[in-house]
Amino acid sequence: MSTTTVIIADDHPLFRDALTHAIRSCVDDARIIEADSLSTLQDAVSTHPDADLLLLDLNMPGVSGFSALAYVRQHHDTLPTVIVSAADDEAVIRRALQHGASGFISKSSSISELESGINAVLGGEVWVPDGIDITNTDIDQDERQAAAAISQLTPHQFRVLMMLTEGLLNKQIAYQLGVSEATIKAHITAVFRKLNVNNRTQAVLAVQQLAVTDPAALERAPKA
Amino acid sequence: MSTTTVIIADDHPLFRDALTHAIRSCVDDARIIEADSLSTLQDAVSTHPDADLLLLDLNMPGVSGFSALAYVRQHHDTLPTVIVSAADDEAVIRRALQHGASGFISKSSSISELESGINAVLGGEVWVPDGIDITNTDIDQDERQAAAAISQLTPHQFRVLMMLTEGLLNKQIAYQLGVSEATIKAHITAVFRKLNVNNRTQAVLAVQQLAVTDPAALERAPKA
DNA sequence: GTTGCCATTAGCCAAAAGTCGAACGCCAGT
DNA sequence: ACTGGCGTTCGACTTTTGGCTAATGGCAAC
Repeated sequence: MSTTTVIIADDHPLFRDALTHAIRSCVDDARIIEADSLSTLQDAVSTHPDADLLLLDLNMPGVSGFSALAYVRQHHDTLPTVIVSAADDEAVIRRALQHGASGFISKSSSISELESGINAVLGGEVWVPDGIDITNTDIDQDERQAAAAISQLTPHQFRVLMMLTEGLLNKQIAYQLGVSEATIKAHITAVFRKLNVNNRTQAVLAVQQLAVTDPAALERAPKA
Repeated sequence: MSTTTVIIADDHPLFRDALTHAIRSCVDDARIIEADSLSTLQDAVSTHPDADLLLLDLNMPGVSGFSALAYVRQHHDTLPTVIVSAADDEAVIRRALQHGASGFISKSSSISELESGINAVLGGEVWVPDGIDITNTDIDQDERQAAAAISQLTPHQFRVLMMLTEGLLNKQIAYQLGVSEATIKAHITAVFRKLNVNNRTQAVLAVQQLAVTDPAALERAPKA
């Protein structure tokens, strides 16, 4: 392949810029695809199945925790995905790798660290921040099950589930997606079956198993 | 006061025993009240408003994260409460103190550490594990709001909310509490108003802001 | 080209969820 | 002793949810 294609999924424009610059200084003929929401992310990965790398933010609006990672990994198993997050907890990093991430880049990294990481993962390596031990890699069984179930969802089903877990009514989801409420109900019924639950509250709980708690607290902490 | 009263809330009998022994070796005339569930905890704190200390496990079945702490602190503001948890993350400890805990004791503490901690908090001090920095103490605004709202709930409302966040149906909650479904609905409506939400999905999300993620992962990690 | 899966929609129905008003008891303040 | 507020309880009513069947069109695999 001649050009390198990288998808950047992050809702913060400034951070997308920073990542873009870092990538361009690693490979000069890089094609950058940007996504700032779940729908644009789904568009990006499905219209660019040939991409070489996905940089995925953990805190995308409308996507909870590792669910997007589980989903993307299942649907595009050849696309190396690196989690980019402010929550650079060791536990979070381990979970990311367990869910199929090819690496983890902390948002508090320096430019040179960023570039090292990008180079490493473009070269096919697994990259994690310095000093992180990734030998102990077994995650919670319930969490693994939840991820497996969620990764089986179709694009629409996944999107509906994410909106459901925002507390929206069927009617609201239907309106936002521009389809009828009957369609949403059909999707939700299918989601319930795949998640093995019978109501939306339990669906929310299943998704929450992939949550990352209190990212804001971690964004304040690193200066310590 | 002549005798010292301590309430121990933990669902694990062996750990309650260990805590009991540790307390008795600190003060010999201690009166120990045990609780192993939310209802017995509520009983304990309301029938012993004069207690000197509450040792509260973070992983009580049927109580999610810091919600029990927020609730107890509001309803019994003179009762010093210490969180006892296996998740001895620095972020978790900070959040505990922010929600009004008088200290934090790690479940992986040695016996002597346990006793030091108990002595300290019985003496009115704030006690946290060695090496934890508690100067940086501002927590997430949404989390604080959620805690404030939850702490305004009445005992019944709180209990119903916790059962709701387990994914139970109104009917199931009603049966378990021995009242009619109409009563549960009334409670839930009151809860919605106080939490400023319109349906149970949003209520679950509000409560989840006080969650502690993946305690199981933290129980596996410390051997590293 | 047929078979299967996905998305879409409708219509129906039972169950669950949620709101309202009303009754009762309790407790604090006057 | 009276009164106002709050918590608990409950039944009646409306809305939402969820399960079911069935039909359509698109798209990809075989």
